[in-house]
Amino acid sequence: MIVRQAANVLEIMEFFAQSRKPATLAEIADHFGWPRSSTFNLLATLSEKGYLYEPRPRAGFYPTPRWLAMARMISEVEPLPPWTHQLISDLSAETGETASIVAPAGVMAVFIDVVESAAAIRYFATIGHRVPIHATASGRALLLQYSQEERDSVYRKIEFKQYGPSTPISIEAVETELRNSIARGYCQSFGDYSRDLAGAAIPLPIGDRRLSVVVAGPEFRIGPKVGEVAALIARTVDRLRPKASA
Amino acid sequence: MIVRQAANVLEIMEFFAQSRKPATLAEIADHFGWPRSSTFNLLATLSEKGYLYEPRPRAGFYPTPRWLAMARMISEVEPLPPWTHQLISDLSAETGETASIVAPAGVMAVFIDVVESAAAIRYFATIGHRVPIHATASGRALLLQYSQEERDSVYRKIEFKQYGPSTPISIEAVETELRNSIARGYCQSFGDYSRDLAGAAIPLPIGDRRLSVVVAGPEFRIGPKVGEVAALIARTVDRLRPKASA
DNA sequence: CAGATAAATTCACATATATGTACATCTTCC
DNA sequence: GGAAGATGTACATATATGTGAATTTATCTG
Repeated sequence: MIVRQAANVLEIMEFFAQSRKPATLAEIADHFGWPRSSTFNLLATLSEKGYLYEPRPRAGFYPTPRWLAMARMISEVEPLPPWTHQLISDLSAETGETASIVAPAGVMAVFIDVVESAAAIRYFATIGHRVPIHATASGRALLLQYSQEERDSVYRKIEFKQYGPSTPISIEAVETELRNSIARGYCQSFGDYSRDLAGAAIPLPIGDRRLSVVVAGPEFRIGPKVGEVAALIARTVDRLRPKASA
Repeated sequence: MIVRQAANVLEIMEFFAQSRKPATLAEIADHFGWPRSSTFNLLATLSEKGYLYEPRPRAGFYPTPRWLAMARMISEVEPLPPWTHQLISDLSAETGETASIVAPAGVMAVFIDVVESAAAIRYFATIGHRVPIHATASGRALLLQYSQEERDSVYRKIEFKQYGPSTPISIEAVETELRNSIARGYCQSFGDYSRDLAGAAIPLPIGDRRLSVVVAGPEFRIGPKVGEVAALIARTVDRLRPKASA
C-alpha cells in the first residue's frame, strides 16, 4: 500500500526542485489538482516542522535550507569514493551515452549516481531511478555478486513480467543470462525492460558494497558496439580504481 | 491540522540524519513506536519513489543520494551570498556564542543558517529551527523591515502567549519594543521566548529579501554586553557586505 | 476608496487509510 | 539439523483523516 501523504511530500519537494522558485498555496494546489484545504494542511505541516518558509511576504512558500543540511548529514556517511563519479563522468564523455552507478534495493536496482549523455536522444535517468534487478544489465551485474541462496531469495519475490520481447520471464532464463554474462565478461540488455534501450554493465564491488557501473543509450547507437563499450568500462575502472581496494 | 504521514517522512529522514547508518524495518518501528505494518507501508512508499534503498542485503534501509540531489537543486536558487556565512562564522568565533541568519515564515522566524557556539553551555539551534517572530530579537529585526500594514496583518494572526516574564503579550507591547529597538539601534531579547536565553539582532536586507542576523547565548554571558555584541554585529556586517549591494 | 474577486482558513462529515491480526519467511542458537 | 524467535508481508475493518462547502481575509480594479 502506498502512503499517499508521504508520497505527496516527495512530490512537493520534486516540484520545488523543478520550478526552483517560491509557490503559493493556490499554485501548488492547482499544479497537483489537490483541494486547497488539503494543500493547506500539508504546507502547514511542512512549515511547522521547519522545512518550508515564506522568503518574502505573499510570494509563497519555498523549502528552507534544512533539506540540504539533512541530506548532507545523511550522505556524508559512506559517500561513494570520488573516483566512481570520475568513472561515470569519463565513460559518459567517451561514449556520449548516459553512465551510472547502481545499487540493489530488494527486487529493484537504484541509480545512486548518474552522468547524463549530452545527446538529444539519450537515456534519461536520474539519481533514485529504479529498474527491475533481473531485467536490466546493471541489475544483473549486481546479481552476479550474490550467492546462489541470496539470488534464490530475490527470485521468489520477483513478479516476472514481459516488459519487452527479450525480457527474461523465468528464474531459469535469468540464471542462463547470468551464466552467459560471465562467459561474455559483461552484462548486457537490449530492451529487456525499457523499449529501445540497450546497456552494458559490469559489477563494481566497493568494500562490502555491491554496486555496478552501466553505460546505456538507444539501441541503435549502443547495439553495434556493446562489446567495445563493455571493454571501455572495464579499462576505465582499472585505470581509476585505487590499486589497494578490492 | 497536522498531516501525520507527512510529518512521519520528515521524522524518518531526521532519524537517519542522526543515526547515520542503515536501519531495518523493525528498528525503525520500535524507535518510533509505530506498528510494523504501518512502518512497512511507509518504507515501501519511500523505496518505491526512489528515496530509500538497501545498501547491503539484510542490513536494512538507508536514504539514496536522491535526497541530496534534490536538496541541491532546491538550494542552489538564490543561495545566501557567501559573505553571510562568513558573517555568522566570524561573529560566533569572536563572541563565542551561536550566530544565525533568520528569515520570516508567517508569524514565525526560521533559522536559515547557523554557526553554533563551541561553548559547553550554548544556544542550541539548527537550520530550520523556528521561533515566534514577535518574541525574539531576530524576529523583531525582521518586523522592523515590514510596513505598518504588513505588521498589522501579522499581528492579527499571532496568538500572544506568556512564554516568560518579559514576553510582550500585546500588539502595543510589541510596537513599543520595536520603537525602543530603533532608538537603541538594535533588537534585543532577554528570555522573551526561551528561558535564560538572550540575544542581539539587527535587520539584514539582502536584495528584496528581509533577513536578520542574531547572536544569542545564555543570559548570564550575553546580558552584560548586549550593546557590545550588537555593535560588533553592525561592524562585521559593514566590513563583509559588498559595498554595491543594498 | 468601495465593491468585486481571488486566496487562505476553518470545520463537520463521509471515506480512504492506518493498523491488529494472521501468515510466511528468514535467522539464530542449542 | 531442527525448533524457537524474530522479521517481513497481506488483508479486512474501525477510525483517524482528507475534503467540499462555508467563512474570513487579502488583493485587485475602475
